[in-house]
Amino acid sequence: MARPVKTVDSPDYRAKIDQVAESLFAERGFDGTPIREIAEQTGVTKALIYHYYQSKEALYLSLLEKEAATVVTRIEAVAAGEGDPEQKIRAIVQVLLDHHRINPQGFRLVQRAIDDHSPAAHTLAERWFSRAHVAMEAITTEGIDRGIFKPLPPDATPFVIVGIIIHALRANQLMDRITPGFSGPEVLNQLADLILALLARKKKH
Amino acid sequence: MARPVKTVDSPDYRAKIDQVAESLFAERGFDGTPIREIAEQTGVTKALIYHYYQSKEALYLSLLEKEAATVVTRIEAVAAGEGDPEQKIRAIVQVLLDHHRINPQGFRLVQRAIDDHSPAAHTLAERWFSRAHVAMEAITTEGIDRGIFKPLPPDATPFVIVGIIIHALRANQLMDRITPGFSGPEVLNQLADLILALLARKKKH
DNA sequence: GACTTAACTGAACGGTCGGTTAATTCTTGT
DNA sequence: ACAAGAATTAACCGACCGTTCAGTTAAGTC
Repeated sequence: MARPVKTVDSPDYRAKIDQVAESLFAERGFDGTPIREIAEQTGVTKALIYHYYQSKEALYLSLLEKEAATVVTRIEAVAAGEGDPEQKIRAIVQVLLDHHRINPQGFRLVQRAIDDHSPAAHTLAERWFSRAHVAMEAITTEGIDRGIFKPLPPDATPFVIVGIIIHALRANQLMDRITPGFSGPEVLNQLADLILALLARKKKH
Repeated sequence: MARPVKTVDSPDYRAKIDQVAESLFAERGFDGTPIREIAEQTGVTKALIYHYYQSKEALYLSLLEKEAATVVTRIEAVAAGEGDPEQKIRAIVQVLLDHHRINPQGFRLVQRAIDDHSPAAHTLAERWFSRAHVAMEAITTEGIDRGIFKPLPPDATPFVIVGIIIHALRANQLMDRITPGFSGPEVLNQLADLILALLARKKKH
């Protein structure tokens, strides 16, 4: 029973392992990240990681799950909250942008997992993304029914929205190489406007 | 000089190595693809691969380069050809969709390379994507100047366009898991319309 | 102070990795 | 027929991989 309590100056390696692993997995992918390196950057030995996690994959999946759960939960909260469809879409865009700003590593981790068509990605899609999809589909359906949005296929629009955001964020990182003077942040701030203009049935003045 | 000409039933391993490697690299990534497996699926030994390519990375980069060159060249051809900005955007969308339909493995290979922020990805961006970006930026600039397109930042619109397409294609593959009845192909056919509606200054009737 | 438990380590395991070597087979020009 | 060189192979290497394990440390419980 007696679970030792951390002393004040004790380093709390468990959290640091997660943090380092998330960063490395995000940057170099699962296969490109040796456990040895996670251990080294954390300042512990490999064996400690296996003390906390059953396997490398278990560690990876744990991080993925936590990340996906966080962002999807926030999206669902927005969808279940108050506001008209336009406000909700705007809020969801903001949720994704904020999430990326605060924890870009976690964002990229999930992004990579989607690109791998691994079983992990499918599990993630079934367990979490489907929920976000349903929530966003409901918003677009409501928008269409109320004549605010164009009559697009409601099950496609969530992917259009998320696609624009994800690629905009990704492009922001490669952009220096292509157009050195590019003003990334401003474009991100206009993203919600862009997306709503795309969805809007009638153009606003 | 005399490069031996293949007899009819000779297997032309070089091309098959490329083909198998592209498929495996696309599906499992660089680190996740052992040379041994490329050799096995090709029906040759590892050593033959090293006879043709200096290293695993050289093989990988060769495939990447070929893929990027192909698609970017086609985009540039469209941009340099005849037609108004709307027609050109529509043609570019079609180039990307066709390219993905004909060779989805190659498409994914490049997609993965972009997600890795590896030196290879940066080289690719500098050497090829920048050219596609310039070509598309010119089209959007012309569209804006002629009052056809919204006055969006011209250096951002190429990324918006490509982002929508890439995510739509990616989503098409995960979509079964989320919305089993989803009609992917139809949405892809409407992609050009969607994008042009986003860019259009005034809504069409 | 005996006992339990979680945190943590160093060294090693079997296996796979990318890459090399030297030799053999095949193809072709003469 | 044959020399030359390209195509192809089997065998091998050192390095690194994920994982395991036996054992140490330190704190909490009785």
